[in-house]
Amino acid sequence: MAVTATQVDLEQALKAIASPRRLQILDWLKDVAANFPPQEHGDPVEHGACNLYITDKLGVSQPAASRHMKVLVEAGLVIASPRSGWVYYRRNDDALAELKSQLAAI
Amino acid sequence: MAVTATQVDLEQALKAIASPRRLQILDWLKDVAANFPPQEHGDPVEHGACNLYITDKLGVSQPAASRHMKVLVEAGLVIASPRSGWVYYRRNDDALAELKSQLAAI
DNA sequence: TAACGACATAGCTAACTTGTTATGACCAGG
DNA sequence: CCTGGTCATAACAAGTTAGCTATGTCGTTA
Repeated sequence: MAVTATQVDLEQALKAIASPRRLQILDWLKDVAANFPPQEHGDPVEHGACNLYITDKLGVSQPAASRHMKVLVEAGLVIASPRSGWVYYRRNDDALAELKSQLAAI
Repeated sequence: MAVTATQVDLEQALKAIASPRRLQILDWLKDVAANFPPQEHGDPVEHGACNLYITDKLGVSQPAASRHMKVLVEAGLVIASPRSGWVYYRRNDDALAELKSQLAAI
């Protein structure tokens, strides 16, 4: 049977975005090249921004940023790409679109 | 200057709806007449459902339901109508529409 | 005026969130 | 093989949330 490409748990996704930090991160990830310094090992558009840069922009400790990213990844709203020691994060626009679609019914 | 009719604080509204209880309540309030017993003093459509009926359907204590309603009211998503001892709650569809509009930009 | 019913608030507890520092796993380079 | 850099996890503290019981407020009614 036909299945939606991305499956979003509404409550989990809402909790993920009900945070100024994570809303900010999602916004930054809209344009990685513009919002983060150049990276050596990952393409900004294809792979996203690494955790260290997100940490710096957030102004929190590295583990704090790491956990924010984990919340977003587990909600399916962000995709993590481990790549030779770094982990790059980018938006999952399919999931974000499905979230908006579910919210339309509220 | 032109001002939006309803003002919604995105973070506060997201926290308000990032709860299965409150999502459930908002859904019930879509059709008060269908989801709640008949009321003597308030019109279901015009005024909404009283706290006691919401309490019963939620299956929690009366103060717990009362506080959930307070969260929704303070976020602007629900309107409270005190009326001769009872308080009736109904959806604020303008605010909900504005919330969805803000979410479209995420 | 006294009693009752609906709702809000206060006070408490348990669970979750978010920050921290310390540490472990893992990969590249010397 | 050892070192250094990146990220994740562990352990802890502080604040918030969500439930409960008990109590207070207020309007209606007997």
